[in-house]
Amino acid sequence: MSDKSTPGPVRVRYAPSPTGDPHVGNLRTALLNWVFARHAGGQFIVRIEDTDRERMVDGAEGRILEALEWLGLDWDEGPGVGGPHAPYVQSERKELGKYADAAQILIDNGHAYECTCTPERLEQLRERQRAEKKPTGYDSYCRNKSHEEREADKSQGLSAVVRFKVPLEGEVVFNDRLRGPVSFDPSLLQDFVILKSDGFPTYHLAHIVDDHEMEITHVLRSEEWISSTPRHVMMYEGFGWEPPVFVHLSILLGPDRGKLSKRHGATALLDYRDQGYLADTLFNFLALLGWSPGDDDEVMSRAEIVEKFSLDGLNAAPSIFDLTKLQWMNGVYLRKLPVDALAGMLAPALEAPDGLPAEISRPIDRDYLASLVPLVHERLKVIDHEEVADMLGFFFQAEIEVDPAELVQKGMDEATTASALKSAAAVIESAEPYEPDALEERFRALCAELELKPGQLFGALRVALTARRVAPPLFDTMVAIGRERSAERVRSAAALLSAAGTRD
RNA sequence: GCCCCGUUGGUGCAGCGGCCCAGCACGCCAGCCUUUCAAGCUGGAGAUCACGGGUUCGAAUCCCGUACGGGGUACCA
Repeated sequence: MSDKSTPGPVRVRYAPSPTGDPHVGNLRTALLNWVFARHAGGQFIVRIEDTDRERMVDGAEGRILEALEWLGLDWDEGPGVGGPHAPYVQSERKELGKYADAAQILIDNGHAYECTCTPERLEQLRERQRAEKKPTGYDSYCRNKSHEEREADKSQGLSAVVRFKVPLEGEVVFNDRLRGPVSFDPSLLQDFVILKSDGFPTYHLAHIVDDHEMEITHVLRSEEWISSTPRHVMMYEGFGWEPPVFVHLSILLGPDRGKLSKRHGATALLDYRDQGYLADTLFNFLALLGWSPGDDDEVMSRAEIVEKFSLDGLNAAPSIFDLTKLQWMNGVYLRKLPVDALAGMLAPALEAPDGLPAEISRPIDRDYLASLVPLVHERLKVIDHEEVADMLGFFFQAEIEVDPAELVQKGMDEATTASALKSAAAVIESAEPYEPDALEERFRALCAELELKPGQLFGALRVALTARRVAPPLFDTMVAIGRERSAERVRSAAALLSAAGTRD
């Protein structure tokens, strides 16, 4: 609880914009907020920041909430659950006049003004500044207009925005909980827009008004907001409000140290779900990007992460999203999964169009599948449709296609292999009981009898039964395939070799 | 251009002035186990702690500069 640097309960928020598919980096921010809230026994609030009407994407809000739910990040206030500060969608709050009222307060107390400069004028201004190699930015043209001038502009039909009046001198300092004091020279900042001409607030105004009203105590957000924070601090001062504690989290980078983007693979969180990663994996993995518990534990449950979380464990350096490690971790979680749960995940993957071959009828036999799970359990990293179908296909197929060349093991030829397989088929047909241990005993005896190494006989059998060199343990496989089908496969493999032999 | 943030093996992290000629994990290599693969176990390679100056009896750890990376510089968030 030492993280509570303000009195009262911790209240944090995740405030996404519905402008696209929720990005892993974005959800990582949400996750850290959630973990912090849960650790401190505070509240986690979700607020939709849909103030940019141009960039809105249909369905994005739904997918954001879906991603949060998938990760297990439940919110105490926000869309769907309501709360004392409802609504939690900024476009709805705008209808209530929250932002226009706030902007008016700033105008009234001299911290903001209306500006009627046209986009054309601003563009020309920027062009000129670029040509003169000067920093681009608004020149405060409307800042000192009189009331009369403004009214005249507006009566001419010029639409107005509201700009914040940035102090001409002094220094803006804020204390970042992670990075320490950060100071800015406000004269480098321009009078920025807080209320757009369409009546919507910009992010700067909207989030401050809402954070204040919703009594947010800590703002954990991505590093790219550092440069905007001085504006926010000035606005808090303009309103006479107490700012929250700022924590600027490191950003996520791709393996080439560039910003994590599509060319590095999936960037949308839900893509990982669809590719066969577990929510527990992503939760654990994301938590460790830019945070560490201070000890050497890496595989941790949600509860452990919540318990161990501390803002002091955050790292300001950017984190690289390492897919290889994610895969390893998913394997760890997959191995922890109970058999029936894993079977439940495997079934849809196998039944998918890119799963088992089309000729295999669906739905597949769940009980049979469940019996196969122990054979592949510790061999899985990701529930990838094709990979899983490849790994388990021969159990479901009526017939398999064996490559004769694969059957012949080191130190053997076609003839010896064919006769060994025939002997093996006889063992399969007669072995009692038809169980893995008993079968192994019988086949080891057969090895001795035929003067073959176990690797030779077993290798040939593996290919005969599965058409693969790499497969689950042999005798378990034999039992799972069944006595009759196994014998049949081994006999036809032998026949394959004899046929080839006579042809040569 | 200007402003801001960052920089520990290939990767993720630990380290918060002496316990560190740097620890853990992933990956890689080898061995063991073994019917293949995987898992597991054991061992190994891999870092002049970006570079250069300071401060200090002592620095990966504090300060300054440089380089590199990233972010910002919008009526986007």
